[in-house]
Amino acid sequence: MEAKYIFKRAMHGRAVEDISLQIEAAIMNKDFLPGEKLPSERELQLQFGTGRGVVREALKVLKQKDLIETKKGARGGAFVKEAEVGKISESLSLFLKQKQIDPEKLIEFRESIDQTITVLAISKGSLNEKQELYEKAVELSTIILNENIDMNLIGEADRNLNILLAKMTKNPLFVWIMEAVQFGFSSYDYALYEKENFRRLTADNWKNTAFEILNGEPMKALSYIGYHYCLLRECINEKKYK
Amino acid sequence: MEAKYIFKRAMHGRAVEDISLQIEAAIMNKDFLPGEKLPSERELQLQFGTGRGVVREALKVLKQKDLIETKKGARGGAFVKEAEVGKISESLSLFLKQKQIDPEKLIEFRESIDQTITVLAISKGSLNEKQELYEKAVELSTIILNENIDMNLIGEADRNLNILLAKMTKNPLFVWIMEAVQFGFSSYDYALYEKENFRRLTADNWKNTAFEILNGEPMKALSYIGYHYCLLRECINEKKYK
DNA sequence: GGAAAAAGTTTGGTAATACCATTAAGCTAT
DNA sequence: ATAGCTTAATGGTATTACCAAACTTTTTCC
Repeated sequence: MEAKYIFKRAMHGRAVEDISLQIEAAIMNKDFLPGEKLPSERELQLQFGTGRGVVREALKVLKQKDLIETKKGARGGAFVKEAEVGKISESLSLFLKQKQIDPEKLIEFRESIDQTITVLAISKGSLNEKQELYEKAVELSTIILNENIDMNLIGEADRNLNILLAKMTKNPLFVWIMEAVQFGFSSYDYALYEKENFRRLTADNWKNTAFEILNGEPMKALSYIGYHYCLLRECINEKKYK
Repeated sequence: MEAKYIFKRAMHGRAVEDISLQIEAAIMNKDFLPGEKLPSERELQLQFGTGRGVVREALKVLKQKDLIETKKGARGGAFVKEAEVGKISESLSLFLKQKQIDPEKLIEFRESIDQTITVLAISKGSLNEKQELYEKAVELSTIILNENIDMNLIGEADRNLNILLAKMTKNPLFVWIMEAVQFGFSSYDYALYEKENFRRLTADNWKNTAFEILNGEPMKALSYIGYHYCLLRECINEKKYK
Protein backbone atom coordinates (compact mmCIF):
# COMPACT_ATOMS: atom_id res chain seq x y z
CA MET A 1 0.00 0.00 0.00
CA GLU A 2 1.58 3.21 -1.10
CA ALA A 3 0.46 6.43 0.49
CA LYS A 4 -0.73 9.35 -1.61
CA TYR A 5 0.73 12.72 -0.80
CA ILE A 6 -1.65 15.00 -2.58
CA PHE A 7 -2.82 17.33 0.14
CA LYS A 8 -1.52 20.76 0.99
CA ARG A 9 -1.24 22.25 4.45
CA ALA A 10 -4.57 23.66 5.53
CA MET A 11 -5.28 27.36 5.85
CA HIS A 12 -5.37 28.46 9.42
CA GLY A 13 -8.63 30.04 10.53
CA ARG A 14 -10.92 27.87 8.48
CA ALA A 15 -9.01 24.65 8.39
CA VAL A 16 -12.07 22.41 8.51
CA GLU A 17 -13.58 23.90 5.37
CA ASP A 18 -10.24 23.85 3.62
CA ILE A 19 -9.59 20.23 4.44
CA SER A 20 -13.03 18.99 3.51
CA LEU A 21 -12.88 20.83 0.20
CA GLN A 22 -9.44 19.43 -0.61
CA ILE A 23 -10.57 15.89 0.08
CA GLU A 24 -13.82 16.40 -1.80
CA ALA A 25 -11.89 17.69 -4.80
CA ALA A 26 -9.60 14.67 -4.63
CA ILE A 27 -12.59 12.34 -4.65
CA MET A 28 -14.21 14.15 -7.56
CA ASN A 29 -10.85 14.03 -9.31
CA LYS A 30 -10.85 10.26 -8.89
CA ASP A 31 -7.65 10.35 -6.81
CA PHE A 32 -9.64 8.07 -4.55
CA LEU A 33 -12.09 5.71 -6.19
CA PRO A 34 -15.27 4.40 -4.59
CA GLY A 35 -14.38 1.73 -2.06
CA GLU A 36 -10.88 3.04 -1.62
CA LYS A 37 -9.60 4.08 1.80
CA LEU A 38 -8.52 7.58 2.66
CA PRO A 39 -5.41 7.96 4.80
CA SER A 40 -6.04 7.51 8.50
CA GLU A 41 -6.96 10.50 10.60
CA ARG A 42 -3.49 10.59 12.11
CA GLU A 43 -1.92 10.49 8.66
CA LEU A 44 -4.19 13.25 7.36
CA GLN A 45 -3.33 15.28 10.43
CA LEU A 46 0.30 15.16 9.37
CA GLN A 47 -0.35 15.91 5.69
CA PHE A 48 -2.56 18.90 6.47
CA GLY A 49 -0.35 20.04 9.31
CA THR A 50 -3.23 20.45 11.73
CA GLY A 51 -4.66 18.92 14.85
CA ARG A 52 -6.70 15.75 14.67
CA GLY A 53 -9.85 17.53 15.75
CA VAL A 54 -10.21 19.57 12.59
CA VAL A 55 -9.51 16.51 10.47
CA ARG A 56 -12.32 14.71 12.25
CA GLU A 57 -14.70 17.63 11.75
CA ALA A 58 -13.82 17.75 8.07
CA LEU A 59 -14.49 14.03 7.73
CA LYS A 60 -17.83 14.52 9.48
CA VAL A 61 -18.76 17.04 6.82
CA LEU A 62 -17.86 14.58 4.06
CA LYS A 63 -19.77 11.85 5.82
CA GLN A 64 -22.81 14.09 6.01
CA LYS A 65 -22.43 14.79 2.29
CA ASP A 66 -22.52 11.03 1.88
CA LEU A 67 -19.13 10.98 0.19
CA ILE A 68 -17.45 8.68 2.70
CA GLU A 69 -18.28 6.11 5.35
CA THR A 70 -16.13 5.12 8.30
CA LYS A 71 -15.23 1.82 9.86
CA LYS A 72 -13.56 1.31 13.19
CA GLY A 73 -10.70 -0.96 14.06
CA ALA A 74 -7.51 -2.08 12.35
CA ARG A 75 -7.78 -1.78 8.56
CA GLY A 76 -10.65 0.56 9.30
CA GLY A 77 -10.81 4.16 8.25
CA ALA A 78 -12.76 6.42 5.93
CA PHE A 79 -13.83 4.80 2.67
CA VAL A 80 -15.07 6.60 -0.41
CA LYS A 81 -18.70 5.79 -1.01
CA GLU A 82 -20.61 5.19 -4.17
CA ALA A 83 -23.03 8.08 -4.64
CA GLU A 84 -26.60 7.34 -3.67
CA VAL A 85 -29.81 9.26 -3.56
CA GLY A 86 -30.38 8.64 0.11
CA LYS A 87 -28.97 11.85 1.52
CA ILE A 88 -30.67 14.01 -1.06
CA SER A 89 -34.00 12.48 -0.25
CA GLU A 90 -33.30 12.97 3.43
CA SER A 91 -32.44 16.62 3.03
CA LEU A 92 -35.51 17.20 0.94
CA SER A 93 -37.56 15.56 3.62
CA LEU A 94 -35.97 17.81 6.26
CA PHE A 95 -36.81 20.82 4.12
CA LEU A 96 -40.42 19.78 3.73
CA LYS A 97 -40.79 19.11 7.44
CA GLN A 98 -39.32 22.41 8.51
CA LYS A 99 -41.20 24.45 5.95
CA GLN A 100 -44.51 22.67 6.55
CA ILE A 101 -45.47 22.97 2.94
CA ASP A 102 -49.11 23.06 1.95
CA PRO A 103 -50.26 19.52 1.08
CA GLU A 104 -51.91 20.80 -2.09
CA LYS A 105 -48.51 22.02 -3.31
CA LEU A 106 -47.03 18.60 -2.72
CA ILE A 107 -49.87 16.96 -4.59
CA GLU A 108 -49.58 19.37 -7.48
CA PHE A 109 -45.86 18.74 -7.72
CA ARG A 110 -46.20 15.03 -7.56
CA GLU A 111 -49.01 14.83 -10.03
CA SER A 112 -46.95 16.68 -12.60
CA ILE A 113 -43.98 14.40 -12.02
CA ASP A 114 -46.18 11.35 -12.31
CA GLN A 115 -47.59 12.51 -15.63
CA THR A 116 -44.16 13.07 -17.11
CA ILE A 117 -42.86 9.78 -15.84
CA THR A 118 -45.85 7.87 -17.15
CA VAL A 119 -45.45 9.18 -20.67
CA LEU A 120 -41.74 8.41 -20.67
CA ALA A 121 -42.28 4.99 -19.15
CA ILE A 122 -44.62 4.06 -21.98
CA SER A 123 -42.13 5.02 -24.65
CA LYS A 124 -38.91 3.87 -22.96
CA GLY A 125 -39.97 0.98 -20.77
CA SER A 126 -39.43 -2.59 -21.97
CA LEU A 127 -42.29 -5.02 -22.43
CA ASN A 128 -41.01 -7.05 -19.52
CA GLU A 129 -41.08 -4.03 -17.25
CA LYS A 130 -44.59 -3.16 -18.33
CA GLN A 131 -45.78 -6.67 -17.63
CA GLU A 132 -44.06 -6.64 -14.26
CA LEU A 133 -45.73 -3.34 -13.44
CA TYR A 134 -49.11 -4.78 -14.28
CA GLU A 135 -48.47 -7.91 -12.24
CA LYS A 136 -47.40 -5.84 -9.26
CA ALA A 137 -50.56 -3.74 -9.59
CA VAL A 138 -52.68 -6.90 -9.61
CA GLU A 139 -50.74 -8.08 -6.59
CA LEU A 140 -51.61 -4.86 -4.77
CA SER A 141 -55.28 -5.50 -5.49
CA THR A 142 -55.13 -8.92 -3.90
CA ILE A 143 -53.23 -7.63 -0.89
CA ILE A 144 -56.00 -5.10 -0.38
CA LEU A 145 -58.68 -7.79 -0.33
CA ASN A 146 -56.97 -9.54 2.54
CA GLU A 147 -58.70 -9.66 5.91
CA ASN A 148 -55.82 -8.36 7.99
CA ILE A 149 -54.81 -5.04 6.56
CA ASP A 150 -51.04 -4.64 6.82
CA MET A 151 -50.37 -0.99 6.09
CA ASN A 152 -46.65 -1.54 5.90
CA LEU A 153 -47.08 -4.16 3.24
CA ILE A 154 -49.46 -1.97 1.27
CA GLY A 155 -47.19 1.05 1.56
CA GLU A 156 -44.26 -1.02 0.37
CA ALA A 157 -46.22 -2.29 -2.63
CA ASP A 158 -47.36 1.20 -3.57
CA ARG A 159 -43.84 2.50 -3.22
CA ASN A 160 -42.45 -0.28 -5.41
CA LEU A 161 -44.93 0.48 -8.14
CA ASN A 162 -43.88 4.10 -8.20
CA ILE A 163 -40.19 3.32 -8.23
CA LEU A 164 -40.58 0.73 -10.96
CA LEU A 165 -42.46 3.23 -13.07
CA ALA A 166 -39.68 5.75 -12.58
CA LYS A 167 -37.03 3.22 -13.53
CA MET A 168 -38.85 2.50 -16.77
CA THR A 169 -37.95 6.01 -17.92
CA LYS A 170 -34.31 4.87 -18.03
CA ASN A 171 -33.46 8.22 -16.54
CA PRO A 172 -31.83 8.16 -13.09
CA LEU A 173 -33.01 11.67 -12.34
CA PHE A 174 -36.62 10.59 -12.38
CA VAL A 175 -35.77 7.67 -10.14
CA TRP A 176 -34.09 10.01 -7.79
CA ILE A 177 -36.91 12.51 -7.62
CA MET A 178 -39.44 9.74 -7.17
CA GLU A 179 -37.49 8.34 -4.23
CA ALA A 180 -37.08 11.79 -2.77
CA VAL A 181 -40.75 12.56 -3.10
CA GLN A 182 -41.77 9.21 -1.63
CA PHE A 183 -39.51 9.89 1.31
CA GLY A 184 -41.11 13.17 2.24
CA PHE A 185 -44.59 12.26 1.21
CA SER A 186 -45.51 8.88 2.50
CA SER A 187 -47.90 10.14 5.14
CA TYR A 188 -50.31 11.39 2.49
CA ASP A 189 -50.08 8.24 0.43
CA TYR A 190 -51.07 6.17 3.41
CA ALA A 191 -54.24 8.20 3.74
CA LEU A 192 -55.57 6.65 0.55
CA TYR A 193 -55.23 3.16 1.91
CA GLU A 194 -56.65 3.81 5.33
CA LYS A 195 -60.34 3.71 4.46
CA GLU A 196 -61.93 0.74 2.77
CA ASN A 197 -63.65 2.56 -0.09
CA PHE A 198 -60.62 4.60 -1.10
CA ARG A 199 -58.37 1.61 -0.71
CA ARG A 200 -60.40 -0.38 -3.18
CA LEU A 201 -60.70 2.44 -5.71
CA THR A 202 -57.02 3.27 -5.51
CA ALA A 203 -55.88 -0.28 -6.09
CA ASP A 204 -58.26 -0.71 -9.00
CA ASN A 205 -57.01 2.52 -10.44
CA TRP A 206 -53.40 1.36 -10.21
CA LYS A 207 -54.40 -1.76 -12.11
CA ASN A 208 -56.07 0.30 -14.82
CA THR A 209 -53.12 2.63 -15.08
CA ALA A 210 -50.68 -0.23 -15.42
CA PHE A 211 -52.94 -1.85 -18.01
CA GLU A 212 -52.97 1.22 -20.21
CA ILE A 213 -49.22 1.58 -19.86
CA LEU A 214 -48.86 -2.02 -20.95
CA ASN A 215 -51.13 -1.30 -23.93
CA GLY A 216 -49.21 1.82 -24.84
CA GLU A 217 -52.11 4.21 -24.35
CA PRO A 218 -50.59 7.35 -22.81
CA MET A 219 -53.76 9.47 -22.82
CA LYS A 220 -55.78 6.80 -21.08
CA ALA A 221 -53.00 6.19 -18.58
CA LEU A 222 -52.89 9.91 -17.84
CA SER A 223 -56.61 9.89 -17.22
CA TYR A 224 -56.16 7.26 -14.54
CA ILE A 225 -53.25 9.17 -13.05
CA GLY A 226 -55.55 12.15 -12.88
CA TYR A 227 -58.22 10.10 -11.15
CA HIS A 228 -55.66 8.91 -8.61
CA TYR A 229 -55.01 12.47 -7.53
CA CYS A 230 -58.73 13.28 -7.52
CA LEU A 231 -59.12 10.48 -5.04
CA LEU A 232 -56.18 11.71 -2.97
CA ARG A 233 -57.56 15.24 -2.79
CA GLU A 234 -61.01 13.97 -1.88
CA CYS A 235 -59.59 11.70 0.76
CA ILE A 236 -57.53 14.43 2.39
CA ASN A 237 -60.47 16.80 2.35
CA GLU A 238 -62.64 14.21 4.05
CA LYS A 239 -60.03 13.80 6.77
CA LYS A 240 -59.76 17.53 7.29
CA TYR A 241 -63.47 18.02 7.96
CA LYS A 242 -63.79 15.28 10.46
CA MET B 1 -32.16 34.99 28.76
CA GLU B 2 -33.14 31.85 30.52
CA ALA B 3 -31.34 28.66 29.62
CA LYS B 4 -33.26 25.66 28.36
CA TYR B 5 -32.47 22.34 29.93
CA ILE B 6 -33.99 19.95 27.47
CA PHE B 7 -31.13 17.67 26.57
CA LYS B 8 -30.29 14.30 28.00
CA ARG B 9 -26.83 12.90 28.53
CA ALA B 10 -25.47 11.46 25.31
CA MET B 11 -25.04 7.75 24.73
CA HIS B 12 -21.45 6.73 24.89
CA GLY B 13 -20.08 5.15 21.73
CA ARG B 14 -22.04 7.22 19.28
CA ALA B 15 -22.31 10.47 21.10
CA VAL B 16 -22.03 12.65 18.01
CA GLU B 17 -25.03 11.05 16.34
CA ASP B 18 -27.01 11.12 19.54
CA ILE B 19 -26.32 14.78 20.16
CA SER B 20 -27.04 15.93 16.63
CA LEU B 21 -30.32 14.01 16.61
CA GLN B 22 -31.39 15.45 19.95
CA ILE B 23 -30.70 18.98 18.79
CA GLU B 24 -32.35 18.35 15.44
CA ALA B 25 -35.44 17.03 17.18
CA ALA B 26 -35.51 20.09 19.41
CA ILE B 27 -35.38 22.35 16.37
CA MET B 28 -38.14 20.43 14.60
CA ASN B 29 -40.11 20.58 17.83
CA LYS B 30 -39.76 24.37 17.78
CA ASP B 31 -37.91 24.39 21.09
CA PHE B 32 -35.57 26.69 19.21
CA LEU B 33 -37.11 28.96 16.62
CA PRO B 34 -35.31 30.23 13.53
CA GLY B 35 -32.90 32.98 14.51
CA GLU B 36 -32.69 31.77 18.07
CA LYS B 37 -29.34 30.86 19.58
CA LEU B 38 -28.46 27.40 20.82
CA PRO B 39 -26.54 27.15 24.09
CA SER B 40 -22.82 27.70 23.69
CA GLU B 41 -20.60 24.72 22.98
CA ARG B 42 -19.32 24.75 26.54
CA GLU B 43 -22.87 24.80 27.86
CA LEU B 44 -23.95 21.95 25.57
CA GLN B 45 -20.90 20.01 26.69
CA LEU B 46 -22.22 20.18 30.24
CA GLN B 47 -25.83 19.32 29.35
CA PHE B 48 -24.82 16.33 27.27
CA GLY B 49 -22.11 15.29 29.71
CA THR B 50 -19.49 14.90 26.99
CA GLY B 51 -16.32 16.49 25.76
CA ARG B 52 -16.42 19.59 23.65
CA GLY B 53 -15.07 17.77 20.61
CA VAL B 54 -18.17 15.65 20.08
CA VAL B 55 -20.40 18.67 20.57
CA ARG B 56 -18.47 20.46 17.84
CA GLU B 57 -18.73 17.47 15.51
CA ALA B 58 -22.46 17.26 16.13
CA LEU B 59 -22.84 20.95 15.36
CA LYS B 60 -20.85 20.43 12.16
CA VAL B 61 -23.39 17.83 11.11
CA LEU B 62 -26.26 20.22 11.76
CA LYS B 63 -24.43 22.96 9.91
CA GLN B 64 -24.00 20.65 6.96
CA LYS B 65 -27.71 19.87 7.11
CA ASP B 66 -28.23 23.62 6.91
CA LEU B 67 -30.15 23.69 10.17
CA ILE B 68 -27.81 26.10 11.95
CA GLU B 69 -25.18 28.70 11.22
CA THR B 70 -22.39 29.83 13.52
CA LYS B 71 -20.98 33.21 14.44
CA LYS B 72 -17.73 33.82 16.23
CA GLY B 73 -17.00 36.22 19.04
CA ALA B 74 -18.97 37.53 22.00
CA ARG B 75 -22.73 37.01 21.61
CA GLY B 76 -21.78 34.53 18.93
CA GLY B 77 -22.84 30.91 18.82
CA ALA B 78 -24.94 28.53 16.79
CA PHE B 79 -28.16 30.05 15.46
CA VAL B 80 -31.11 28.13 14.06
CA LYS B 81 -31.50 28.85 10.41
CA GLU B 82 -34.54 29.32 8.26
CA ALA B 83 -34.76 26.34 5.91
CA GLU B 84 -33.49 27.03 2.43
CA VAL B 85 -33.09 25.05 -0.71
CA GLY B 86 -29.39 25.73 -1.00
CA LYS B 87 -28.04 22.60 0.62
CA ILE B 88 -30.43 20.29 -1.16
CA SER B 89 -29.37 21.75 -4.45
CA GLU B 90 -25.77 21.34 -3.47
CA SER B 91 -26.19 17.69 -2.59
CA LEU B 92 -27.97 17.03 -5.86
CA SER B 93 -25.14 18.72 -7.67
CA LEU B 94 -22.62 16.52 -5.88
CA PHE B 95 -24.64 13.49 -6.85
CA LEU B 96 -24.72 14.48 -10.49
CA LYS B 97 -21.01 15.21 -10.55
CA GLN B 98 -20.04 11.93 -8.99
CA LYS B 99 -22.39 9.84 -11.08
CA GLN B 100 -21.42 11.58 -14.32
CA ILE B 101 -24.89 11.28 -15.69
CA ASP B 102 -25.42 11.26 -19.44
CA PRO B 103 -26.05 14.85 -20.58
CA GLU B 104 -29.02 13.72 -22.64
CA LYS B 105 -30.67 12.44 -19.47
CA LEU B 106 -30.15 15.78 -17.80
CA ILE B 107 -31.62 17.57 -20.80
CA GLU B 108 -34.61 15.26 -20.92
CA PHE B 109 -35.25 15.80 -17.24
CA ARG B 110 -34.93 19.50 -17.44
CA GLU B 111 -37.05 19.87 -20.50
CA SER B 112 -39.91 18.04 -18.83
CA ILE B 113 -39.61 20.20 -15.74
CA ASP B 114 -39.55 23.33 -17.84
CA GLN B 115 -42.70 22.32 -19.67
CA THR B 116 -44.58 21.71 -16.46
CA ILE B 117 -43.38 24.92 -14.90
CA THR B 118 -44.27 26.95 -17.95
CA VAL B 119 -47.85 25.75 -18.02
CA LEU B 120 -48.25 26.41 -14.31
CA ALA B 121 -46.56 29.79 -14.56
CA ILE B 122 -49.06 30.89 -17.17
CA SER B 123 -52.04 29.95 -15.05
CA LYS B 124 -50.72 30.94 -11.62
CA GLY B 125 -48.32 33.79 -12.32
CA SER B 126 -49.47 37.37 -11.80
CA LEU B 127 -49.50 39.90 -14.61
CA ASN B 128 -46.69 41.79 -12.93
CA GLU B 129 -44.53 38.71 -12.84
CA LYS B 130 -45.21 37.96 -16.48
CA GLN B 131 -44.27 41.48 -17.46
CA GLU B 132 -41.13 41.28 -15.37
CA LEU B 133 -40.23 38.02 -17.04
CA TYR B 134 -40.61 39.59 -20.45
CA GLU B 135 -38.56 42.61 -19.45
CA LYS B 136 -35.80 40.41 -18.12
CA ALA B 137 -35.81 38.43 -21.35
CA VAL B 138 -35.48 41.64 -23.36
CA GLU B 139 -32.68 42.65 -21.04
CA LEU B 140 -30.87 39.41 -21.80
CA SER B 141 -31.14 40.18 -25.50
CA THR B 142 -29.47 43.53 -25.03
CA ILE B 143 -26.73 42.07 -22.83
CA ILE B 144 -25.98 39.64 -25.60
CA LEU B 145 -25.52 42.39 -28.17
CA ASN B 146 -22.81 43.99 -26.08
CA GLU B 147 -19.27 44.02 -27.38
CA ASN B 148 -17.57 42.57 -24.34
CA ILE B 149 -19.23 39.25 -23.61
CA ASP B 150 -19.45 38.73 -19.86
CA MET B 151 -20.35 35.09 -19.42
CA ASN B 152 -20.98 35.53 -15.71
CA LEU B 153 -23.48 38.28 -16.37
CA ILE B 154 -25.23 36.24 -19.04
CA GLY B 155 -25.32 33.12 -16.88
CA GLU B 156 -26.78 35.15 -14.04
CA ALA B 157 -29.47 36.59 -16.29
CA ASP B 158 -30.41 33.18 -17.65
CA ARG B 159 -30.52 31.75 -14.16
CA ASN B 160 -32.75 34.57 -12.94
CA LEU B 161 -35.20 33.99 -15.76
CA ASN B 162 -35.51 30.35 -14.85
CA ILE B 163 -35.94 31.02 -11.15
CA LEU B 164 -38.51 33.72 -11.77
CA LEU B 165 -40.46 31.35 -13.97
CA ALA B 166 -40.39 28.71 -11.25
CA LYS B 167 -41.55 31.22 -8.63
CA MET B 168 -44.52 32.09 -10.78
CA THR B 169 -45.90 28.60 -10.16
CA LYS B 170 -46.39 29.65 -6.49
CA ASN B 171 -45.12 26.21 -5.60
CA PRO B 172 -41.88 26.10 -3.57
CA LEU B 173 -41.12 22.61 -4.79
CA PHE B 174 -40.72 23.79 -8.34
CA VAL B 175 -38.50 26.61 -7.17
CA TRP B 176 -36.42 24.10 -5.32
CA ILE B 177 -36.05 21.71 -8.20
CA MET B 178 -35.23 24.53 -10.57
CA GLU B 179 -32.48 25.80 -8.28
CA ALA B 180 -31.15 22.31 -7.86
CA VAL B 181 -31.09 21.66 -11.55
CA GLN B 182 -29.46 25.01 -12.27
CA PHE B 183 -26.82 24.25 -9.69
CA GLY B 184 -25.78 20.99 -11.25
CA PHE B 185 -26.38 21.98 -14.78
CA SER B 186 -24.86 25.35 -15.43
CA SER B 187 -21.98 24.02 -17.51
CA TYR B 188 -24.36 22.93 -20.23
CA ASP B 189 -26.32 26.14 -20.17
CA TYR B 190 -23.18 28.11 -20.69
CA ALA B 191 -22.54 26.17 -23.87
CA LEU B 192 -25.50 27.87 -25.51
CA TYR B 193 -24.08 31.30 -24.89
CA GLU B 194 -20.54 30.58 -25.93
CA LYS B 195 -20.97 30.81 -29.69
CA GLU B 196 -22.35 33.89 -31.38
CA ASN B 197 -25.05 32.19 -33.46
CA PHE B 198 -26.49 30.11 -30.62
CA ARG B 199 -26.26 33.02 -28.25
CA ARG B 200 -28.41 35.14 -30.49
CA LEU B 201 -30.96 32.43 -31.17
CA THR B 202 -31.24 31.48 -27.51
CA ALA B 203 -31.82 35.02 -26.34
CA ASP B 204 -34.44 35.61 -29.03
CA ASN B 205 -36.10 32.40 -28.06
CA TRP B 206 -36.28 33.44 -24.44
CA LYS B 207 -37.94 36.65 -25.54
CA ASN B 208 -40.49 34.73 -27.58
CA THR B 209 -41.17 32.33 -24.75
CA ALA B 210 -41.71 35.13 -22.28
CA PHE B 211 -43.96 36.90 -24.75
CA GLU B 212 -46.22 33.90 -25.16
CA ILE B 213 -46.34 33.43 -21.41
CA LEU B 214 -47.37 37.06 -21.06
CA ASN B 215 -50.06 36.51 -23.68
CA GLY B 216 -51.30 33.38 -21.99
CA GLU B 217 -50.55 31.05 -24.89
CA PRO B 218 -49.32 27.82 -23.32
CA MET B 219 -49.01 25.79 -26.53
CA LYS B 220 -46.95 28.47 -28.24
CA ALA B 221 -44.79 28.89 -25.17
CA LEU B 222 -44.17 25.16 -25.11
CA SER B 223 -43.12 25.27 -28.73
CA TYR B 224 -40.44 27.79 -27.89
CA ILE B 225 -39.36 25.73 -24.88
CA GLY B 226 -38.99 22.81 -27.26
CA TYR B 227 -36.91 24.88 -29.60
CA HIS B 228 -34.66 25.91 -26.74
CA TYR B 229 -33.78 22.30 -26.09
CA CYS B 230 -33.36 21.58 -29.79
CA LEU B 231 -30.74 24.32 -29.80
CA LEU B 232 -29.09 22.96 -26.69
CA ARG B 233 -28.84 19.46 -28.15
CA GLU B 234 -27.49 20.78 -31.43
CA CYS B 235 -24.97 22.93 -29.63
CA ILE B 236 -23.70 20.10 -27.47
CA ASN B 237 -23.44 17.78 -30.48
CA GLU B 238 -21.41 20.36 -32.33
CA LYS B 239 -19.03 20.63 -29.41
CA LYS B 240 -18.66 16.88 -29.19
CA TYR B 241 -17.53 16.45 -32.78
CA LYS B 242 -14.94 19.14 -32.73
C1' DG C 1 0.08 -30.32 13.98
C1' DG C 2 -3.77 -27.61 14.63
C1' DA C 3 -7.11 -25.07 16.80
C1' DA C 4 -8.16 -22.05 20.47
C1' DA C 5 -6.75 -18.35 23.29
C1' DA C 6 -4.09 -14.48 24.31
C1' DA C 7 -1.46 -10.52 23.19
C1' DG C 8 -0.34 -6.84 20.04
C1' DT C 9 -1.48 -3.25 16.53
C1' DT C 10 -4.13 -0.13 13.97
C1' DT C 11 -7.71 3.04 13.81
C1' DG C 12 -11.89 5.60 14.82
C1' DG C 13 -14.24 7.71 19.14
C1' DT C 14 -14.04 10.39 23.37
C1' DA C 15 -12.11 13.38 27.10
C1' DA C 16 -9.62 17.18 29.09
C1' DT C 17 -7.06 21.22 28.76
C1' DA C 18 -4.87 25.08 26.99
C1' DC C 19 -4.48 28.71 23.96
C1' DC C 20 -5.74 31.72 19.85
C1' DA C 21 -8.85 34.93 17.12
C1' DT C 22 -12.85 37.35 16.69
C1' DT C 23 -16.49 40.06 18.21
C1' DA C 24 -19.38 42.83 21.04
C1' DA C 25 -20.01 45.35 25.15
C1' DG C 26 -18.41 48.37 28.68
C1' DC C 27 -15.24 51.63 30.39
C1' DT C 28 -12.02 55.54 30.28
C1' DA C 29 -9.72 59.48 29.08
C1' DT C 30 -9.73 63.31 26.21
C1' DA D 1 -19.89 62.79 22.74
C1' DT D 2 -16.39 60.01 20.88
C1' DA D 3 -12.28 57.68 19.97
C1' DG D 4 -9.58 54.28 21.93
C1' DC D 5 -8.68 50.72 25.32
C1' DT D 6 -10.02 46.77 28.18
C1' DT D 7 -12.60 42.85 29.15
C1' DA D 8 -15.36 38.89 28.61
C1' DA D 9 -17.73 35.47 25.80
C1' DT D 10 -17.42 32.29 22.19
C1' DG D 11 -16.09 29.64 18.20
C1' DG D 12 -11.61 27.60 16.21
C1' DT D 13 -7.36 25.01 16.80
C1' DA D 14 -3.61 22.12 18.98
C1' DT D 15 -2.01 18.58 22.13
C1' DT D 16 -2.19 14.64 24.77
C1' DA D 17 -4.11 10.76 26.66
C1' DC D 18 -6.98 6.97 26.85
C1' DC D 19 -10.93 3.89 25.31
C1' DA D 20 -13.19 0.53 22.13
C1' DA D 21 -13.48 -2.05 18.18
C1' DA D 22 -11.53 -4.97 14.73
C1' DC D 23 -7.95 -7.20 12.52
C1' DT D 24 -3.13 -9.63 12.87
C1' DT D 25 0.26 -12.15 15.10
C1' DT D 26 1.95 -14.93 18.58
C1' DT D 27 1.50 -18.12 22.12
C1' DT D 28 -0.54 -21.84 24.48
C1' DC D 29 -2.49 -26.14 25.09
C1' DC D 30 -4.48 -30.45 23.69
